[in-house]
Amino acid sequence: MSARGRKKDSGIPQGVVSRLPVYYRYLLELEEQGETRVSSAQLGEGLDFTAAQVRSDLSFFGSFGQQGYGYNVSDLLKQVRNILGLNRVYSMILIGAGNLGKAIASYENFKHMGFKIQAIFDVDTLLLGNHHAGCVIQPVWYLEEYVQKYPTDIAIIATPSSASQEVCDIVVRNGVASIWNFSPVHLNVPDHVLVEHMHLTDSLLRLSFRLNEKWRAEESS
Amino acid sequence: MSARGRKKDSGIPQGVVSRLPVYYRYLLELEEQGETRVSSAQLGEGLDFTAAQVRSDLSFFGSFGQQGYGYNVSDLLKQVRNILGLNRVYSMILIGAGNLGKAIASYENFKHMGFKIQAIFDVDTLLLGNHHAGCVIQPVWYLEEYVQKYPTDIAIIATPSSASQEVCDIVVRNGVASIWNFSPVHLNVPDHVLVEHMHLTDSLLRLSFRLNEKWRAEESS
DNA sequence: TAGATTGTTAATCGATTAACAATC
DNA sequence: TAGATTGTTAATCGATTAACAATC
Repeated sequence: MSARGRKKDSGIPQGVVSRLPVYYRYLLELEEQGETRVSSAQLGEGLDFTAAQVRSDLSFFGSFGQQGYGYNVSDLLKQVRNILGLNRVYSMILIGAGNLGKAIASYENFKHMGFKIQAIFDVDTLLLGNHHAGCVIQPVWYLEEYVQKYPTDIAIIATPSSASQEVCDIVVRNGVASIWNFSPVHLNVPDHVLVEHMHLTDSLLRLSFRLNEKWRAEESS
Repeated sequence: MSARGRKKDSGIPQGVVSRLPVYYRYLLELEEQGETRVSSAQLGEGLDFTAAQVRSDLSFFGSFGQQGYGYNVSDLLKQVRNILGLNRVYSMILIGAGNLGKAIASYENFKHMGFKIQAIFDVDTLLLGNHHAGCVIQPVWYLEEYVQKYPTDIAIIATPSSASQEVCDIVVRNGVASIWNFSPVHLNVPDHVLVEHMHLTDSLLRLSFRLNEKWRAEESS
């Protein structure tokens, strides 16, 4: 039974949530470059947002700036880090060890942010026992027992589309709080489960749509 | 010099563009299941949108339904396919043949939609000559000459962050119209170049933010 | 102090939804 | 015909922006 007419939680607006990681990345860059100070105008300029939007976004969480000065880069970075929840460690499992799964398992960029892949599962018996990111690949029939035994914050689904909903149901009914979904299907989950989609094809189709829109506009000019 | 205060094109709203691939995927599923008919209400139900939104989205492009009946699945699918620009073939190149690059090159889901990777480039000389998705990996110093010689619709950037902007500049100054960016950096491009971001870390950080928001809400209840 | 820039309010802009006449 | 469902309009809701008093 799928959730219907679901209200987006009354919390922080989606747009703000989408921009938070972008601020985080940019602040990280600034800090690496040794910048100590940044204004909302500079932040906006660098990220193609308006200065007003930057200030408005940040003020959802507190007052991190100073009139006449702007923001201290490393202070703001610490704040954003906490806002994003990077002050703790997340245990993840990966289901599906195909090409995409392997790439996720060996992706370095979020390892050092506290996101740890604790176990990898696959149906393919040929893969079993192989290692990725320091994890042995385990048989998918063991998945349910695993999530019952080990608390898991995030389940990464990188299976073929046909298996995704089933895998999703298994982890959801065993209390996994959130899902990072790489398979190109819409997952049905109860309201309390968070799903973040990472749909390669959707993204590419958006691009091809906009390309065609552009070409059509160029033709008729 | 970065684009500033860029106006989103006056065309189709972003939200609609984001949902188009979702409709496409779902219609494909329905057709495979042998469904011939679907209403905006069903479409909405299956995808957690409202029926009104579905109708409103589709009516940006024409009148594809019929009062009292709904939409014919395969007709609507054809329409959406054309709207997305899937009635032609796209030539793509991939820069960066690391784990992620390899996964993209061997990703089956968009090959049969007309997106063809024509060439793969990498700096790593050890990889040169290797094959992925039927392409030989070529040295990145050859990239500029390549894009001058062969018209390219989409450049896929899957390099380490430090190289992304440079690679981006090369393809942009040689007329590549659009970029599908997998590296976690904000690319500076002229207004006429389209960029579609596929930021794994950003997506994961959005998830961790929402997880924390949820946990905070649960605590204080 | 004078200059700069915040945080926030009010005004604007855009997107979603509810409702319904049109009609298959 | 009666029932169903579209496409669209008007009403609502939410997000972005411009402007400015507060103040470092």
